[in-house]
Amino acid sequence: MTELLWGSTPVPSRGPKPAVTLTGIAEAAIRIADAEGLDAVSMQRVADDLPVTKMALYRYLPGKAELIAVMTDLAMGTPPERPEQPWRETLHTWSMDLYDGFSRHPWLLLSTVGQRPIGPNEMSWIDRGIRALTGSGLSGSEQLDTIVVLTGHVRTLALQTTTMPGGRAGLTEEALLSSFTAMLTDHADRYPSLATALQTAEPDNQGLQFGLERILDGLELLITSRKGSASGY
Amino acid sequence: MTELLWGSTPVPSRGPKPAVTLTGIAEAAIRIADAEGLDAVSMQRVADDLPVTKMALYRYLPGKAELIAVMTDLAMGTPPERPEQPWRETLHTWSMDLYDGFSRHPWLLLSTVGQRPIGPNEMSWIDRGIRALTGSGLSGSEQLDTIVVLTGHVRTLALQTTTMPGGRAGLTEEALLSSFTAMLTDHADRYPSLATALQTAEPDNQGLQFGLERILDGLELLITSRKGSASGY
DNA sequence: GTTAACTGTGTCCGGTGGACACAATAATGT
DNA sequence: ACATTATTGTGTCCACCGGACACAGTTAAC
Repeated sequence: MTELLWGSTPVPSRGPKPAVTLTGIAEAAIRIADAEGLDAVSMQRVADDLPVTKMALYRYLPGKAELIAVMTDLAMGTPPERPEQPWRETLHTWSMDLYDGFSRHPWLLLSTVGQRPIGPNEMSWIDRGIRALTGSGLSGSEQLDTIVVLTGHVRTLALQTTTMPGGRAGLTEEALLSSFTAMLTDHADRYPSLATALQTAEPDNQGLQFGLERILDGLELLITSRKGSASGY
Repeated sequence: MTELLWGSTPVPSRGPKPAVTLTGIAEAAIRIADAEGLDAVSMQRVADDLPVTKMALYRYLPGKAELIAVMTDLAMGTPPERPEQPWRETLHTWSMDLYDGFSRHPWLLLSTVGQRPIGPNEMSWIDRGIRALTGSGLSGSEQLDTIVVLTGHVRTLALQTTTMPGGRAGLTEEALLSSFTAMLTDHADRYPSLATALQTAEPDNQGLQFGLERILDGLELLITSRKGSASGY
């Protein structure tokens, strides 16, 4: 599977011209997933959108898992270019860019779950994030862990707020709040702390920003403490 | 679907005794998911482990989605009782408890993705988390957002480190690191920042702790600033 | 004892991912 | 020009999935 994501297509010489390309297949799959959700992406459905039959797809892909992997990396794309800025601002916009990516292709939240090979585009996202932290004084592991925390938070919030065509997921914070409150009217006694918290809760849709600021605050604390103690290090 | 999770079973009077119970079905499904992964949980497979046929299950559940919902809430359980402590310590152990839960039932990471009804047990986890923040000076929304950040982080790390029987997911941090490095030996020039970060990276498996401390640090910063400015509020 | 409510079963359907044999095509070596 | 051969495209088949539905079996209430 790794070859499909990273390797170059070894243009064939003999035989009939291929009717489609790997990228073409992935693009068709992306169109379907965008419009009808990831569940709608089946080999048959993809083939229907191309001048080819279902089984012909297996000439380009070993199986569906590989299709998902390829379309995932393709849809992820590369992070947009941004002007140079201090690490905190850079990571902030980087996170927002990532969030936008998930908003554009909500099914990415489903296809990027579980063990899977990492494609070149996904790798470039990581690289860009790390770049913001070079010279921060953080160790390599800490830089990587930072990216993990940020992507995790962005994923979580995107999962809660984004609407998916396939029906799965997608609640605004208001809807989430109201469904909570509805559930609690019957069982307020079982969840006293949650009940009182909901009374003073406003649907501000600020979950993404809130968590982001907390994480960046905590990070800043660590970085400045490092800078302060070890000067020439 | 909500009734199944929250409502009580309206014990039937007439007719033959039910051969199984809803909880029994859910427990069987949990056993299968624990041993063979969530994908192995099919109506047929569950029925095979019980003294009923596949279609009999539909007498207890409208469909598979409901089965997943019920078994998810059941496997989630209630958070373990912990002695009273300051909010930071409480949230820390709460997060670790949650992580343990995901480790025990890795498929929860897959079944808790997307829009779905929230069960009573899951609700109790939220309530317990919120409880730690009562009296912290944070607003209801902020308390909820805090729980979101923490669960998100725990989920992310559990997803990366836990091994799933179904084959999906499950890399130790070492394995992740080595696969990264392997990928980069060929494309170090494309990802310069990541490459240098990996050189100084050690597989310490500290991702969970690192992120947790950052988040809690950021939170503490907010809480103390609130306490300092508005005294009697 | 009859009735009515409820549980359990067998059959059928469309859809899925995929194996495999086979037909069509086109560039190559002679 | 022609036969060779690698490669692509197709049709058929399979097991499995979730689920609809009609029907048989069981048991408590009247």
